[in-house]
Formats: sequence, C-alpha cells, structure tokens
Amino acid sequence: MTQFTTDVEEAVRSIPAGEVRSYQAVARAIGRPGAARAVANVMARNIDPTVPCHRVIRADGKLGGYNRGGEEAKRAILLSEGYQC
DNA sequence: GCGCTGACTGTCA
DNA sequence: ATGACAGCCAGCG
Repeated sequence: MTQFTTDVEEAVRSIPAGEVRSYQAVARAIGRPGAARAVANVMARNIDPTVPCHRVIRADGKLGGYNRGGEEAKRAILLSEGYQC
C-alpha cells in the first residue's frame, strides 16, 4: 500500500452518500491533478469495502466501471443512495 | 530503470 | 453529438 493509495481512499471515503466525485476531482483533492487515471487504477485494483468506490464516476457524468458486478451494480447502488443518473 | 497497462480526460475531425 | 487520438500518473513485470 502506497501513500498515494491511502490518500485516494481517504478522499473517496469523504464523499457523502448520494453524491459523486469524478476521478479528476479526487485526484485534485489529494494534490495530484491530472492523476485521474492513477486514481482509477487504485479503485480498480484495491477492493476495499470501507471505500465507497461506487461514488466515483467519470468527469463526463458516465459511471465508468466497477469491480463488483460492473456498471449495472454501480448504477443500482447509486440509485439506492439517492443519486439520479 | 524501462515499458506496458488502465474503472480517465480534454481536444480534434 | 459521436468517435478517434494523445497526454498524464501510479503500479507492476
């Protein structure tokens, strides 16, 4: 586990339920603007239940991806949390 | 230390 | 508006 990963997890954990943040926004929050791809990489490899990675979507409003059932599951979770996509 | 990969992003055609 | 291309960053072999 690297510091970068830890920072990403913390930033994602700070996202309130029903809200979403783009990978770029998270990257900026941890002081690495432009590292959106690296952030996505952390999400993809690190499956941590303490991190609401389903609240992290693309900057264009698309869901992006999910390691636990694909975009369908992600969309379902977001809907159940109150996020209208 | 080098090069490839990916749940991305912004720009151009 | 939709698709293709290039740029950026961290992790891994």
